[in-house]
Amino acid sequence: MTSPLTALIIDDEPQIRRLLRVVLEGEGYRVIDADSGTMGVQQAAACRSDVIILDLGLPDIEGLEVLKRIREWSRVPILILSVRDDEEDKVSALDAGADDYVSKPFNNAELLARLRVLTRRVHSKDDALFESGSLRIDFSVRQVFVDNQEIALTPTEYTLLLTLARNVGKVVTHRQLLLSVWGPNAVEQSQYLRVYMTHLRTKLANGGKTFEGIQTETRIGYRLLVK
Amino acid sequence: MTSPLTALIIDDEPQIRRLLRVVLEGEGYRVIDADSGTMGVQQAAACRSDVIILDLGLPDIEGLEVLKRIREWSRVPILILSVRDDEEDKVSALDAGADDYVSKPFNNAELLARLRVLTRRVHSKDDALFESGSLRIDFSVRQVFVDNQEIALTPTEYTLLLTLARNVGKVVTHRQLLLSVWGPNAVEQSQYLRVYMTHLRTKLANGGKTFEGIQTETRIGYRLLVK
DNA sequence: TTCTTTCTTAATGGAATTTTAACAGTTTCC
DNA sequence: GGAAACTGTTAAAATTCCATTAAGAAAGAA
Repeated sequence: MTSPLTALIIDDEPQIRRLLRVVLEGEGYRVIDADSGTMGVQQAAACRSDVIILDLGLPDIEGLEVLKRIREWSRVPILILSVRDDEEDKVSALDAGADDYVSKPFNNAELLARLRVLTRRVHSKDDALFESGSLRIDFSVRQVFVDNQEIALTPTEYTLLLTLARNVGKVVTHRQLLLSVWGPNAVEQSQYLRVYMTHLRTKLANGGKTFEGIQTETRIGYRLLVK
Repeated sequence: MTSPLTALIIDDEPQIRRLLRVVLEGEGYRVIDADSGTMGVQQAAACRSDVIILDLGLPDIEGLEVLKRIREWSRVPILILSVRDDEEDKVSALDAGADDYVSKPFNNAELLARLRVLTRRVHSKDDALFESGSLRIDFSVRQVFVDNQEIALTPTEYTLLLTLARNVGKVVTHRQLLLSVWGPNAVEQSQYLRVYMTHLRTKLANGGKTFEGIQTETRIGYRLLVK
């Protein structure tokens, strides 16, 4: 049995939240909700949901702004809900990083089907494998191997390695890493990075020699080397 | 320049095909079309398009059947077009592997935006590359090469070279360089420039001879030569 | 609860980078 | 030609940043 998917609902109308919660929980989702944009961004960082349903008409922040803030550090699938059926709104939301756009009132079955599309990737073994040199990561089962030997990583260590692997070859800035691993409240804590880079390098070490695949770019960030 | 994305249109109505072709080619897509399900499946296999637009109302095979046959071997993003706005149709198409579902008549801008969502991953290879003589800079991964040999630069050195490269061929004044590398508080510190130009010329040197590509314009600034 | 694992924080030494300074070489222009 | 202003080179000082270790706090499991 696979662990249940988590959905984050960001909507200020209580009855919509209730409705969505019932519908989603009926499908086996674990549901978290937020009634404002500010809370939504925070929750997105905290709960690491598998999909986000975002209402554009929020009281405090523009829905588009919420979308952009989450997209600064996360690529979680986001489905937009909106009372407005305006084409321009759709285009700007989709181009700002949304993955789908559904107008209210919506049909439950269609919404669920669209959510299944968005979460299909997570379950599928799509690009579920990363390989570079002696390092192998199987994203679908969260396993990491060095020379076919499994390495046990803590959640934080795994997320950090994942972020590097998704950008293999590229420099990932301190800010990007902190955002995607520890969330927006930790972008200044570069000490976390140093500690965890040491952990990773130690755990990924093979035999006597330490792992060379993570390159430090002083003052900028880190880079996972292609080999 | 990134290579154009290819879109495959599977639709039996000639005027829809024409319309889509015009709209898509206007966006820079390379367009291939098929007027039946059989042809569509064949073309999908042959042309390896980056996205498929599939009409559900085809004369020979059920649209859903076409979808399933393509999904047997391909994960290419598929957007369904349909005159029927029926919820059950949407759900079954999405669950059969479609990535999005748009009802006719459709809005061009929205359709294009939804296609951009589907092709975002593919299209996101930002090949920001600078090349001049033996010097090559890959901005997306922050790497500098001379004769295919990577050169390790410090952040300051890199930013300085970047500024020169963005204005290749043109003289960049002392003030401009200081401003963009060291910030507004350092516009008088032209000593910094001298020191770092030496660093750059040394590091970019190839074999015995020093790097000739940075030209001094006495009393004015520096210029990266086009070669 | 108690035990275990994981995360956070602090302290240290060492490494890399930036800044400063001194001097040598060049160009400009009278 | 020669003085003044500018540029190039080098090296050491100062600063900032990084790796590592360890210990206490928090979270989770038994």
